[in-house]
Amino acid sequence: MKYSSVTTDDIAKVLKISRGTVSRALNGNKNINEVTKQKILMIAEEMGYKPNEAARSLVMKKNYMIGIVVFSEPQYFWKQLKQGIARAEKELFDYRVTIEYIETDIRKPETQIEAIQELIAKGADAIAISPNDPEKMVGIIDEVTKKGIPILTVSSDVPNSTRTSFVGINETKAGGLAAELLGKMLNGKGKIALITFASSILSIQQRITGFRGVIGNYPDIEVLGPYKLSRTGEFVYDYIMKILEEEPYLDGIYVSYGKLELVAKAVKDSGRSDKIRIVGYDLSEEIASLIKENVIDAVICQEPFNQGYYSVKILYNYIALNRKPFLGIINTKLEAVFKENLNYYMHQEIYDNLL
Amino acid sequence: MKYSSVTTDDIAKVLKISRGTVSRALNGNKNINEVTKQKILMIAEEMGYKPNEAARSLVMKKNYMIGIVVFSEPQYFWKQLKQGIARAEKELFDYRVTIEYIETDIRKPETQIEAIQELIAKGADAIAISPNDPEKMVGIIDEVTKKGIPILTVSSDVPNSTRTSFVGINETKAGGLAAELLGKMLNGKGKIALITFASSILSIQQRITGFRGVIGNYPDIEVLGPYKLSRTGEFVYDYIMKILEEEPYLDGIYVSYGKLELVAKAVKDSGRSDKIRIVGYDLSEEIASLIKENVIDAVICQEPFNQGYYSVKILYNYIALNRKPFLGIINTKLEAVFKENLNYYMHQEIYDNLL
DNA sequence: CTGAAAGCGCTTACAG
DNA sequence: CTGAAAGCGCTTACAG
Repeated sequence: MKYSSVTTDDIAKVLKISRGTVSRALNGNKNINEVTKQKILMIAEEMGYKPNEAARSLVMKKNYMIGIVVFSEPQYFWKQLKQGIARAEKELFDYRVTIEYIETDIRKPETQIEAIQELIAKGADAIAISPNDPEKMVGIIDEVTKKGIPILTVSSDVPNSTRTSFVGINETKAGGLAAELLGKMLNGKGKIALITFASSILSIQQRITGFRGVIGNYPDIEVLGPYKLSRTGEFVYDYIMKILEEEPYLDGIYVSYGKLELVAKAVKDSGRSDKIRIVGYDLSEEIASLIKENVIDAVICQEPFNQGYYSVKILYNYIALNRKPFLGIINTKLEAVFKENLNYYMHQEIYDNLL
Repeated sequence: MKYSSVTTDDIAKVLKISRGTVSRALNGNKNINEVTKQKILMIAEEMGYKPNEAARSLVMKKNYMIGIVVFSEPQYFWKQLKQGIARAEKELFDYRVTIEYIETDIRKPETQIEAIQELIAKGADAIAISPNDPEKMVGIIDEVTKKGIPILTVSSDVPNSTRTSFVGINETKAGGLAAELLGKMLNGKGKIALITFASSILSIQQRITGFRGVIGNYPDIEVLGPYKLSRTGEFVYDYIMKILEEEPYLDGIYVSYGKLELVAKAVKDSGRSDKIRIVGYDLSEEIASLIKENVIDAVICQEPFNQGYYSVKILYNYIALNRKPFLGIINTKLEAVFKENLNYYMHQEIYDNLL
C-alpha cells in the first residue's frame, strides 16, 4: 500500500479545467456551473480524492477561536479537562485554532451567561460550555445557536436546548455501575446508605434512578436514605457521623454526588473503614489518598481529559471541516478506578510530548 | 489570546537574512555558519517560534512507511488495536504516512522475523511489533536498531533488546488489580483458583507475582493452584470441570491468561456461577456475553485501541519530528470492566468520524 | 556558507 | 461561470 494522494490538480488535468474550478466545486462555492460541479464531484469520488487539510488551512488563513466556559469546582476535574483541551489546542496549532477559557464561580451560575456573551463579542466561532445550572442556560444557548455559532455542552447537559452536541457520561449508567460495584463488594447482602445532596439536579436524579435499578437485582441489599447533604460541604462530616451512629451495621455508602472526601473522612475517623465499602465519583489528590488508605473502595471516573479533548476537536471539525451530522450525544467511558489502577487515572498529561 | 504565529520569514527579517538560512539553522543542516546558526536559534527561541508542521510536510514530500507486525490471536484484541492504528493513519494522512500491517500465525513465532525483514526490504521507516515469543525477537530487533530504524514493542515487550520503546501495560500491576477485585468481591474471605498456562512466559509470571503480592493483603483468602492450561485451549473445559468437582467450596477464579471464555463456560455449565466470582483479561464478543450473563464478574482491559494509536503516533513523531528522548515505557491504563460499563469498552471506533 | 527561486496542495480575489 | 496568478509557511537543489 504505497502512499499516493489525488490532488485537485490531478482532477483538473483529467477534466482539462483549472484547479480553481475544481476547488470551487469541492467547497460548495456558488460561482460554478451546476453541470461541471457534478462532473467534478463524480470524478473526485471516483479517483478517491481526499483534501489535504494541511494545505487547506495554510492558504485559508482563517483563524478559529473556540470559547470554553466551565465553573470552578471540583478543581481536579477541571484541571484534567483543561489538560485535554490543551492537548487539542496543541494539535490544532497549525490549523490556527485558539482557545479562550473562562472559569466562572460555582456560586454564581448566571455569570456563565455573561461569559458566553463575552466570548461572542470577542468573535468566538464555537463554544463549549459546562452548565453550572442547566435550566438557566437554555435561553442563551438557543440564542447562540440562532446566530449560527455551534455550542456544545460538556460534562453536564442541557437536553432541552438547541446545543449541537453533548460530551459526557450517561448518568443513569453511572448510577448503575456504582450499584454493581457495591452489590458485588457486599456479595449481594447488606445495608447501603445513599448519599446525595439537597437540590434536585437532573443528573443526580438520573444517577439515583440508575443506582436503584441495578441494586434491585440484589434482593438482600437494603438501601437507606437518601441522605441529603449541602452542596458546599457544610456540616457533611457531622451529618455522616450521625448516620454512622444511627446505623451500627452499615455495609456500604454510595456517594452519588460531591464531597466524597468528607464522607470518607468521617468513616475513617469512626474507625469503621474495614466494615464499610464506599463508592463515589471522580478523583482528586485527596480522594486518591483515601483510596490508597483503603477508606474509599472505588471511584467512577468519566474521562475528564477526553471530555476536554473531544469537545475542542469536535467543534473544530464542525466549523472548519464541515464534519456533520452530529451524533448529538458523545458518551465518554465510565471508568472503574480502584487502588491498584488509580495511578493511571491521575496523570493523563505525562505522555503529552510524545503524542 | 489572539492567534499569532512566528514564521521563518519573521525571523529572517529581524536578522536581515534569507528564509533559507533560517530553515537551515532550525533543521540542523550542516551548510551553515555556526555563529549565525546560534544567533538564529536564539532569536527563534526568543520570538517563540514553532514550526508549522503542516507546511513542512507539504514541502518535504517525504513519505513515511510504518510497519506493524502482530500475531493472530486473540482476534478481538487485535481488531481493537488495529482500529487505533487506523485512526492514527487517518490523522497522519496529510503527513504522508502509510501503514504496512502484517499478521502472523500465533503457532509460528519465527515468521515474525521474516515479517520484519519483509518490511525493511519494502523500505519501512519505523516498525512496531508485538512479539509472539519475545525471546526469539531479541536478535532481529537489535539488528533493525543498528540500521537506524526505530522499532517499538507493543502489547508485549522484549526488555532485553534495544527496542526504542514499549507501549503496553505493567503486567505486575495487572495481576495486582485482579487480586484487589477478587479480594473485594469475596469480602476478604474464601478460596481462589489461580489459572495460568503451561509455558512460562515472563508476562504471565509477572501477573501472578502481582496477584500474589496483593492477595497477600487478605489473610483469609486461600489461593489454590496454579492450574496450568494449554495455550491453544485443548481440554480446558474438562480440566476446569474436574477442578470444580474437587473444590466444592470454591469462591473465585483468577484467569491470568487466555481462554477465559472456556473457563467461564465450564463454571456456567456447572451451575455455580452465583457462587464463584471470575476475573480475567481482555474482551471479545463471547466474553462480553458471559459478563452480561453474570458468569464473568470483571475483566481487566489495557486500552488496545490506544496501544495501536500511540504506537503509530510515537513512531511518526520520532522519525518525522525528531521528538526525543523516549520514555522507554509507555504504560497504558488498566481498565476495570464490569457489566454496567462494558459497552464503552467494546466499540472505541464509533466516534471516529467526529474526531 | 548564503540568497533567490521553485514548488508542496490548496483557495480566492481579479479579470474576463 | 472560468482561468491565471498570487500566496500560505516551509525546504532544498542551484548558483555564486
